[in-house]
Amino acid sequence: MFTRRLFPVRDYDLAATLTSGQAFRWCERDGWWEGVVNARWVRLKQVDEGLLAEAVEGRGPRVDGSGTPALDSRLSALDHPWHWLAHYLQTDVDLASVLLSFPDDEPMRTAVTACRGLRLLRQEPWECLASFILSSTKQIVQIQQIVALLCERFGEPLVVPSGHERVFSFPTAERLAACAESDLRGCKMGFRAPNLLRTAKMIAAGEINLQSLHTRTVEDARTELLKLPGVGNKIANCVLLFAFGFQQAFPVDVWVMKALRQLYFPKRRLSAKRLARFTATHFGPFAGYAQQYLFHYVRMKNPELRKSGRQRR
DNA sequence: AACCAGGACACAA
DNA sequence: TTGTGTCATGGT
Repeated sequence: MFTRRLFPVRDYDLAATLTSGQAFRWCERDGWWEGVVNARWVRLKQVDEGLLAEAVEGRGPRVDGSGTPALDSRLSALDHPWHWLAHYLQTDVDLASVLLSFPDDEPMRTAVTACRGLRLLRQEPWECLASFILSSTKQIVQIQQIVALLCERFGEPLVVPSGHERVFSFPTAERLAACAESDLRGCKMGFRAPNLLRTAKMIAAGEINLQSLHTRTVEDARTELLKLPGVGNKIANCVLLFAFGFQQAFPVDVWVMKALRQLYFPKRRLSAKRLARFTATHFGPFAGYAQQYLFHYVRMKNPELRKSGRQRR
């Protein structure tokens, strides 16, 4: 019914990674993290030797569309049946060399020490884009709720091992484009509904081809993403970093802003523009990774959030 | 019960 | 260029 696989990897804090505000569909159930990757039910567990994964054999029913898996995962699917998951989890990334590339300053040392094992995922572009359009001025808990509703109502049911709660694929752009704005508002996304709807229509119509952004430069890809309604600099950078793997992309939200002001410039009050220029040069080739460490660090320092996103070894 | 949340956008000054 | 109001919802 389902198969099992061990990914031998060191320095991988699964809980921190899955709860650090990159992806919004993972939930913990009796010691496992259950989610959906590449339109398949999957669950993960941290063990001493690495990461343990269980997934259903074969793909669930899935209407193809902008949610098409990345080209590389299609080509190698035959040779490496688990490549889609290794790619999502980025288990082959040498974290040590990423950490070595960070600036050797006090804030980064603290963040890296506090969040050891935190990783960046490599998500499907459409799901990532749509999720972050829904993310604006929303707490991570609420984003999870909205995305869950959206999948329940407009996603396709997936094959799940018996005894497990049923799950759904993330709805394609085509499916959402066929919705009325009121359908989307029904998922409690409020003023984000028209943005998601218009973006879904543009993607479905082929006005912007997400897959083609893989071969563009960061600047080109960002320019394309910024054409979509509801996508500004912050959300564009999230998609560039979390879905397309542009490691220079540096999303600045309220938490990262807090981190930059408090940790780097506690004295002077710098404008958002100057801070953006600082982030572009100071954090090196893996700035996006550094950003995730700062984000998770300042968030976990907040006592109210510590229980939901607590990191564990 | 206020305050705030992985913002974007139109508009004013 | 930088500041302000607006949008919708609910967690803490």
